[in-house]
Amino acid sequence: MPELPEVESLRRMLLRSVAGRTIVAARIGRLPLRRRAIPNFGARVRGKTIEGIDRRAKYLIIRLDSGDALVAHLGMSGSLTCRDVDFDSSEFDPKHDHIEFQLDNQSRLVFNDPRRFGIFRMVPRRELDDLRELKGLGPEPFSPEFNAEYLAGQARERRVAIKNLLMDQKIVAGVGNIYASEILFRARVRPTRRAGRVKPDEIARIARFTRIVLHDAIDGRGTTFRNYRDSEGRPGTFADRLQVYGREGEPCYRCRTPIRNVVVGQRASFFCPRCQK
DNA sequence: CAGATAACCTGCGTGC
DNA sequence: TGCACGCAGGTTATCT
Repeated sequence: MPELPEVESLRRMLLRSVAGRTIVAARIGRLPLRRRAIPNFGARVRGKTIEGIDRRAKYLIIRLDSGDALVAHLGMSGSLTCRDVDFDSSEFDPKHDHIEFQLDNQSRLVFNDPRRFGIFRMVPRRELDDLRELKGLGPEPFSPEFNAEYLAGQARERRVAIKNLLMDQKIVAGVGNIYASEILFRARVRPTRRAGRVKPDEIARIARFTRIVLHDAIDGRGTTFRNYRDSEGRPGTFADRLQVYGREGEPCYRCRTPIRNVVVGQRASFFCPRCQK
């Protein structure tokens, strides 16, 4: 479900709600797929204080004062919510609630993930850079390394569809299926074009709109398509600003031509056949 | 090695 | 109402 803007919005909200709080107790339900139980998990987090929360690509990194870091990825269906004991009495549901932290302010931080594609790990902070999940990630879209020249270099000689290149986390970290379509619409490039054949000025537009679209989405606290909710239970507002995603058959906002939906790299990809070359 | 495909899970909306 | 089917915002293992 979440791409970079949703995870960044989550980070900012958790920073306000749980940063500085101390973990009183923790419990584990069924773990995310392919994950072994973390040894001595309860004992390792009990009494520890949440020092800060970082984001890398679509990963959330919760720093504890013990020197450990909790690394979370929401996969397709995960959420990390702060439930207030006084106002939200919903019980821990081991079917989809995988981890719960009871905090020292009467609230509970819950990692919930029905499809269990997400991950939740705990590693000493100094080992973060060696984590397999984080190791091969490309530059953050807002970093200076991610620019037109860099993207052109990565696209060179590549035969993959430009949309797949944009969603490749080794190329740039954080772009997923919704925003890839939105970025390419604004850059006026068809998702199916071979990356190596996309012209330099088009590549430059893609790099620029990658930053613009993700930034605007963070501004709107992410996209609510279906039933995504942020950690305070509110929907994001960027869904109102989607130009093509989910709009198959509806008129392009720019030229009124019906938006098309084609499968690229086994993912739905929306584009305007007239505006995007 | 680049690229394509299958697989990992569960829930929800749709149409009969 | 029930059921089969298709689809879902991600990543990774395994083929060609």
